[in-house]
Formats: sequence, C-alpha cells, structure tokens
Amino acid sequence: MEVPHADSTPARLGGLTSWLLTQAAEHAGRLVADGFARAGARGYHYRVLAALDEFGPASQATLGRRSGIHVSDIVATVNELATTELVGRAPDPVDRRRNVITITPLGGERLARLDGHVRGVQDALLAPLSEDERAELRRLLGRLLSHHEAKSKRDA
Amino acid sequence: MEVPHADSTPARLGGLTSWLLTQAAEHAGRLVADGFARAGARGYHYRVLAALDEFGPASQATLGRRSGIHVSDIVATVNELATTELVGRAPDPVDRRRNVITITPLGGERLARLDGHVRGVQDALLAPLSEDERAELRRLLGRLLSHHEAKSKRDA
DNA sequence: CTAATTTCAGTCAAACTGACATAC
DNA sequence: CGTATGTCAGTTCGACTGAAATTA
Repeated sequence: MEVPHADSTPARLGGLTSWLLTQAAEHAGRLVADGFARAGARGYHYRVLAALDEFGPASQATLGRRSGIHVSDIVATVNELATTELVGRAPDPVDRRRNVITITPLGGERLARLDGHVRGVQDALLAPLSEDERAELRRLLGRLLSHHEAKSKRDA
Repeated sequence: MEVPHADSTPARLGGLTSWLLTQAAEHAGRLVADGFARAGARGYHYRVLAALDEFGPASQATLGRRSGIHVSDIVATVNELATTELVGRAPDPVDRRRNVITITPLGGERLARLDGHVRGVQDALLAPLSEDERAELRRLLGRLLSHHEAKSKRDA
C-alpha cells in the first residue's frame, strides 16, 4: 500500500517562477476558454475581433501581427468568423495579394458580449487577491512581458 | 498601403491579467523547453524525475498525481525514461496492478544536470525584475495557484 | 530578383478523453 | 460489486514550420 495522500508537488517545482507562471496560466487559460466556449467562441475569435475593432480593417497578415496569431492560423480564424457573418473579407483593390478584413455590426455586438464574459473570468481568476495585489501582479507581468517581447523582436 | 507599424496589441487584451499571464507563461515555457531540449529532455522528464527523487519510488498513478501529469501521459514518459536507464520499472509484488518506478543513479545525475539548466532559465526569465519583485511575483502567483488548485480539487 | 501575402498541410508539447483489461 | 491501475488510441488548443502560388 502507498501513503494515502503524499501528493504535494515537488519542492523543486513549487519554487520555480516558471512553474508557478505556467501552472497559473493554465488555470487562467481554462477559465478563459470555458468562458468563450459558453458563448460558442474561442480565444482567437476574441483576439481578431478586438484587433479589428480597435485598429480598423486590415489585411490578414497585419491582423495576425496585431493579435499575436500566426498568419497560417489567421486563415482558419477568419474563415470561421466570416461564415458566421462576424467579419467581412474582400480583396484589396490596391494590392491584389491582400484580403481586407472588416468587422461587421454583428461582429461588434458579439465582441461586446464577449467582453462581458472576459470580465467575469478576470474576477474569478483574481478572486484571492486584493485590488492592490492585482495591480501589482499586472505590473510585474507587464514588465516581464515587454522585456521578452522586445527581446524576441531583437533576436528576429 | 497600410500604416507601417500600427502593430501594438489591442488595449482590450493588454489590460487583461489573463492575457499577461498566458503570454508571459508562453515566453517562460519557450525558455524552459529550449533549456531542456539542449539537454535532450523535456518538461515531463524533469517533473517525473523530481517527484521520484523527492518522494521516492511510486506507482505510475501516484507519480502522475505528484507531478501533475495525466496518467495516460505517464506511460509514455516512463517509457522514455526507462529506455535511457534513468528510471527502473518493476511490477509491485504486493499489488499486481502496479508498476513501481524508481530513479536510477544515472537518473539522479541527469536530474542534477537538469537542475542547472532550470536555474539558468529562471534567471533569464526574471532578468528585468529586482530580487524583491521576483519574490513578490512568486508570492502572488503562488496565492493564485493554490486558490485554483484547491478549487479544482473541491469541484472534482 | 527579392519580398510580402494567402493558403494548405502538417508538426509539436502539454493536457485531456474514452475505452479496455486486469487486479484489488 | 465498485474502484484503481496501466495501456492505447485519439482529440484539443495554441503555436509553429514548410512549401506553393500570386502579386508587389
């Protein structure tokens, strides 16, 4: 027989920031994905809709850069959003390599509804933290992120 | 033509803790995976070896619970570690459903070498933060993680 | 010629699902 | 009986690679 519940996580892992970060991110990802799933969407949809709403119509390539989605995944995402009439896709008259993607009014409504879901998820995610702690966490993560984003860009 | 570099991330995303968290975690994951890859390993190997080293021999099921790896993935992981002689696998005489997995001396050495790689990665990951900030980040992430771990366990 | 864009067909790591046989 | 274990096959999500065709 084995000891009933010696199932804590190894100290070697629990002390690593990378471990805490990836594990916490997975919980966050699950919450977010579930939130979107309940609305019949997924992360990529929200990201593309947000990029279109905030920066206006764009080619698929720039859309990918703005939403941090790989170009080859943008194709499928835009397909999905287009068949449900949330975005429009039209050939660019001035550069015939490009498709110009625009958000439709229906897409705008969808985005607004998704915003609600997302807000709820943030609250569930950050439940154990005070307002100050939440802000501090955002600050620290932001610092980390911009550092590594800059680094990636430099190394590219 | 499009505007040269209007490729910042949408405000809607940048303000979300879930976004910062998952994006930062991805950078972390890349660093970690690269570190392991340079040593010919991957995350699952380190997690299983650490669990064995810290808690001693165990069945595959308990090993999975301790390392946070799904049972059905433990099979493949232990296979890999066994063919390279890093762990041993033997039928449990007292419960014939079980395999007892043990870490070998070679596995111990491997683990120690991986520890080095991991430490280097933490430093690269946390480069932009002071020692105090690193500790605070660990603390906040730890709080988040234990909250959601407890919640998952409760809901199960 | 080089470079950017769209598209398709995959790979990959990690987490997970469902099913089944075996043993408790 | 119900439950735990090990195994296998397959799926999902997000990120990514490689190659081809088109146009700048």
